[in-house]
Amino acid sequence: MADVIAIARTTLHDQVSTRLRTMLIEGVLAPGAKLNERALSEQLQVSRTPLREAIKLLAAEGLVDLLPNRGAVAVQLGEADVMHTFEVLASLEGLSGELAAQRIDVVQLAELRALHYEMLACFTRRDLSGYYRLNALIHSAINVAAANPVLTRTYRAINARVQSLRFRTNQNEAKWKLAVKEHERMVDALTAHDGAATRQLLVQHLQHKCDTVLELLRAGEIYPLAKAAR
Amino acid sequence: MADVIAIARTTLHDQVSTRLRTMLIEGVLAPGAKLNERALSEQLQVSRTPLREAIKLLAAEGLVDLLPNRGAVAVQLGEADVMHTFEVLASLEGLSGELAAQRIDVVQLAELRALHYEMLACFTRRDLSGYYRLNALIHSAINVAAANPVLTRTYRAINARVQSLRFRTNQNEAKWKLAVKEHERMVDALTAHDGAATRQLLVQHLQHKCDTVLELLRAGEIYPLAKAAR
DNA sequence: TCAAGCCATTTTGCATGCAAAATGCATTTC
DNA sequence: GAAATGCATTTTGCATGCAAAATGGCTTGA
Repeated sequence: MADVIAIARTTLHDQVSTRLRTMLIEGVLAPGAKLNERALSEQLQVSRTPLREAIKLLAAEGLVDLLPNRGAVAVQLGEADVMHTFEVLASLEGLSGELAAQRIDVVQLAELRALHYEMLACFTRRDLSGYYRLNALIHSAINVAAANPVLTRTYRAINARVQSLRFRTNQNEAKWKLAVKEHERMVDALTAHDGAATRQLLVQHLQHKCDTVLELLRAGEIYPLAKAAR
Repeated sequence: MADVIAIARTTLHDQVSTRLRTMLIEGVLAPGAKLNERALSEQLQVSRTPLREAIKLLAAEGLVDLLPNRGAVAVQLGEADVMHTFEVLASLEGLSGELAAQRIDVVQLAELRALHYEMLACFTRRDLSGYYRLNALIHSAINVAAANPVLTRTYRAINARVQSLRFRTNQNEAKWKLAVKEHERMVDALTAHDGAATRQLLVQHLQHKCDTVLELLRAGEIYPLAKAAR
């Protein structure tokens, strides 16, 4: 009876925070929108207490801003915010790659390669949503191979802040092709257990992603209007 | 009347979380200790609601573990946890140094050098607590020069987890000397605006710090007994 | 003597209530 | 007519109350 996982006993504020997080990432709660406690508590069918606890949590993760006595607001990232966030993300992703290159085993490597081929299939079919899904899975696999839970948690938390933007970027053909190429090199570097190369590739990859997001942000295709003073 | 700062209006849960954080870092709430809501609310003279909100926040920062229906426990880091945390910290500190090397201006550089000399003074007097204070200030100055608030926030949050351990490490002479030497090289690298070198030095510096902490942990000088199952 | 089961107490989790602050609107004043 | 002021409503922040879960000690039975 080894490895019997404890039955999932989740608290209400935990469920609420998860729910709110996806709402924020998917844009159901648009950037800049106020989080009205009463409205949300009615919508989610919970009292305000666990809701407030969840909001505090999201504030700690940087997904919402807390204005004293005036509630919470979904963060609206400006160009500088995006650049700062991606700088940190790239560094963490780089670390993740470096550690993964050192620690990844043959089974993980095989699975990674399999995911990569699936991604190639999506690319060939121009299946963007499938591509995104596999992209996330591949990142996750690398993260797991890095075998550092602190890193995983930190990356997750920060990534959530820009996840909603990454969602909306619609790759153009050239960029997409480049991204696939970069992925290919990444898998090679991991296979060779070349930490420095993997790091370099991932940092670069994130940099490109940041550029894409910034372009769209500047084109005004993400927010209807420029962010107000923050 | 420019730059009149708005009067500090702070919420109760914010004050409580700050208070609890220092209690955790300073070891008033020892690692492994349960955080009894009623006891704490009486001690801090607040009701349980803001206290609970603060605890959720600390849980998000990784300073306490949340056990469903069984409350919160001050984290007790094992060797693996310490290594994982320092891996991430080193990476962030490296990024901080790299960015600082690119962005630091002459005024900041001068201030940094001044702090460094102050630190040398403390070292010469074998004033450990002053040394720690200046160490923190120097790190902070580098962080500010890096000009990335996301990085600053992230570093702060993760650093808090090991801050209590760093507090207790009592440098031996050789290590202390080495640390001072490393600091000297850092200042040089920053002056030369050499990002790669600064990064390298800071990563190495953190690695040494990690070793020191691990040594003390293994010697059992930090926790009275090895951590229980977590 | 020891273990298992049961009950009392404690503790957490959530809902609700109330006061202070903020917001919106109408009225007043110049 | 525009700005300022006052009031009603809304909203946030915190305290308290109550139910479910956990903890600890006790009894009972072998």
